[in-house]
Amino acid sequence: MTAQVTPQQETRTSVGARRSEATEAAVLEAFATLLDEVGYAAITMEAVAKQARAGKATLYRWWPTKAHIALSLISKAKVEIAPPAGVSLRDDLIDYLSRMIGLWRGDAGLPVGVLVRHCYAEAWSDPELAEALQAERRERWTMLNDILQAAMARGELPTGTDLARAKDFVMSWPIYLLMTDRLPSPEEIARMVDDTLGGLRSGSSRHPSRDT
Amino acid sequence: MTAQVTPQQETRTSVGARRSEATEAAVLEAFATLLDEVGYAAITMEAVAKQARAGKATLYRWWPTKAHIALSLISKAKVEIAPPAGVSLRDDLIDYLSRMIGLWRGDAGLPVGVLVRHCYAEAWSDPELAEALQAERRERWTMLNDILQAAMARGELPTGTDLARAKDFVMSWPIYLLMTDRLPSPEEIARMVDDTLGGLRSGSSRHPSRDT
DNA sequence: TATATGAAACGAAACGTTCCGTTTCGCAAG
DNA sequence: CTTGCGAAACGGAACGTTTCGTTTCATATA
Repeated sequence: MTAQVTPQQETRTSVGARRSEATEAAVLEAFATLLDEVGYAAITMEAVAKQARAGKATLYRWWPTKAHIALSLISKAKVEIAPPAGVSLRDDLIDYLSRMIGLWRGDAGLPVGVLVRHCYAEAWSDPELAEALQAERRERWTMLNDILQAAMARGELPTGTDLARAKDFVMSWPIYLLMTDRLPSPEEIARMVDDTLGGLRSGSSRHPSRDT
Repeated sequence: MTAQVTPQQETRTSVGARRSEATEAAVLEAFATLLDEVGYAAITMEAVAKQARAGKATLYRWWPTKAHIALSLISKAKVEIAPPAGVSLRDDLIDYLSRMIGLWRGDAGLPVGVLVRHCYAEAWSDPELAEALQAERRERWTMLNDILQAAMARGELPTGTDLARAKDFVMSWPIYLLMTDRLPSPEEIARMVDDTLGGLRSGSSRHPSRDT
């Protein structure tokens, strides 16, 4: 059973010896449409080409696999994240993670989290994609780096804190929840940040939670 | 290009109106062999059947997808985990995680971590597999539950600590590293446990680490 | 008799490539 | 400034290949 999807109507023609931005936009839009209609796993390159009114050769020229199309969509979905208020590390982290998780959940229309986790999965057998994904992640976590650095400057973190390691620590729980399909609600995000800041022994994890 | 793999030699026949355990074992062994030879992504049901000298119909009768075969292999790879020494939470966690991560890494021959993460990925579009995976995880984390409970009884954790939540917290960093293909070395495991116990503010994350 | 087995063959679907004819760009000759 | 031309990208169609999941068959056991 194949879902019925109306292809785009505008027909595009070659713009000559340059990459067509209209085609690129059409492909990304087509991918997002199919993601919503049939889900990531059921998306095929053929269907994307048809939906975008593009040739398969054009797809393969710019994107080796559908995961690369997904990565293009991720890169385009930049968050409008306000710079950290700089009041407290706790508030900054809650704000940052809330926006990030909202983007993953699809509050802006596109469920970026679904794309992210599939990119991770396909990177397990595609070193080139793994490298591209790592570069994207580095760029995206710049602001988290700023948040932690500012907190260290204010004395909220010990001087000499390993920022790369701290970034991993902060992101590991959210990403784990993304991978297990249990993205947290806003209240849960605050508790998650408290646990991350205080650790297991702090006792801040005394809250009811759903079963695993 | 297809890798050359020597199929098994023993030929099996029907054992009557019962499931053949010999065939089941042959299929699991064939899967492990192919995993080592060509990698998870390149494994096909046809190749598994050929390698195991089994009929495709037999495969599909017992395992709907190759991820289900992987899950069977995971379930078979039980760790011989010693019960917690009960001396300190830190030591118990380091011991538990070291064994778990060693199993993932493939110290026992089979790189279980590769199977686990692919099962997670296929569970994203297969609710039935997701449920089976969750049941497997619940069973496998029983001992972690015991460790945390004993620590609470000893007063190392606040009474009333949410154990399900604490389990997630403890496992999130290891699983995150599994998903990003950066399983930690023994020394890194100890630092990881310290950070998990103490949290970001404790300052125990002041160590050099590789870049992300 | 009922059920499981290995083996073989099948149609359907997606893959990735290769053509085709068209369009546009950059550059060089007139 | 105009013209011509190679290079490159475009949509579209067709191709052979691979993998899928199913079906059929003869055989073997309880």
